[in-house]
Amino acid sequence: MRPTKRDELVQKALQVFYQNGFHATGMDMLVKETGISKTSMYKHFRTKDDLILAVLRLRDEYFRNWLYRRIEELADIPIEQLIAMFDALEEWFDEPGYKGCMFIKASSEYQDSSHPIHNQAADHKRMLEIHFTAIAMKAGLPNPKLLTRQLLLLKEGAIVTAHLGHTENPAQDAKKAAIALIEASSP
Amino acid sequence: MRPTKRDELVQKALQVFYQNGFHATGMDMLVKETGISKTSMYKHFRTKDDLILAVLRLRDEYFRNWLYRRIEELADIPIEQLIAMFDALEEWFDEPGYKGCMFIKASSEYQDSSHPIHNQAADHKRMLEIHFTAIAMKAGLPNPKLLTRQLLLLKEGAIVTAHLGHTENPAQDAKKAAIALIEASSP
DNA sequence: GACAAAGTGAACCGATCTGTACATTTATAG
DNA sequence: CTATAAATGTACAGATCGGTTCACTTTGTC
Repeated sequence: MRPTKRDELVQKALQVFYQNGFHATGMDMLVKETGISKTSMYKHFRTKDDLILAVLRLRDEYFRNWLYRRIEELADIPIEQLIAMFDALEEWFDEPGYKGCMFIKASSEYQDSSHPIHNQAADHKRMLEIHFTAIAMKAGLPNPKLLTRQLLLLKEGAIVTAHLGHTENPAQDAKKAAIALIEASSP
Repeated sequence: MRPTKRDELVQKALQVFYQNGFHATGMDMLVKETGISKTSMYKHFRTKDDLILAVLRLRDEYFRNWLYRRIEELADIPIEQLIAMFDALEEWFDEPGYKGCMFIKASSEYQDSSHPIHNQAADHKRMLEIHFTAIAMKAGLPNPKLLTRQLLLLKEGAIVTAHLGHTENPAQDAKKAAIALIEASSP
């Protein structure tokens, strides 16, 4: 029980960090954008980094839930769900405020691999890998682990390429590559 | 003529920005790390952003020269050069101070696509695409443009995955995928 | 050796940074 | 109504931010 303020803060801070970056967003800007007092913020989170970690947890929950559900909506059988991932990604890229992957950005701004924020970003990627490996195994594909890692390489590549904006439709390029990889790996 | 100080500044600033990030690196830190006075810096560059742009220009020159040369050393025929790109990447990932791609990080910290720094990062990726498309055409592969974009998606994916560090050997995963893609696209 | 260009160091500007202190107001209970 | 908890606004601390000023020293050239 007692949701509200704290959750509201994390939710709004997520938007601001995503659109603005982490270092570029100061606590005073968060006060302005979220309408929540600084005193309140520091009652819920001891440091800015703690707030960022909470934001990343929420982002992980939002994003994975959305992606997993969307893929299930788009396709029924496992092998087609793997491919549908890239259609889901295209929808994401086409959203107005698209600014790349929050976890890639977090690991770019907190580069040291010992930093908690960097680590949490890596955790997000690990969980994606586990989920999609399970789907690849259900699909009965040979070497599902390798194939999943390769599909996820295409995913990460499409994400940063869509943000850089120098290419027409990276999601569909990746989708075609994914199909070719899956066909090549099938008997 | 007259190289030295300015070039020395850009060269040393490149290291600091790469290891530390852009927003996280202040001008006073640059003074400390490069040993060049702030007065001198601001005589050569009007703003920090101007310095960053110069740093990215140098990085682009360094990186592309290295990658193009290394690939030619590793393979003779075009089709094998495309594949050798991923062996070159692996060498890069294994370097001690590896911290991902400077241009991806730049576009993460300067997200607005109208920002000169973001744009210059996109230019770097464009030039890579042109170069590798030419190689793919020399290789006589069908649809060389699409194939190149796909190989570059694998490359970007491997770069960020190697930095996140949650996967064993993304370069070799990408290499195997590249081989499969090329074989699938060959007659 | 003289002169100009290039570089230096340190102080300084106003703004902003993360984080704290404190007195006050607003909700939520019993 | 009253006691308690939660949230607020503001002012502030100390450090750092990007950038400027200025008097001085080094460097290269004729």
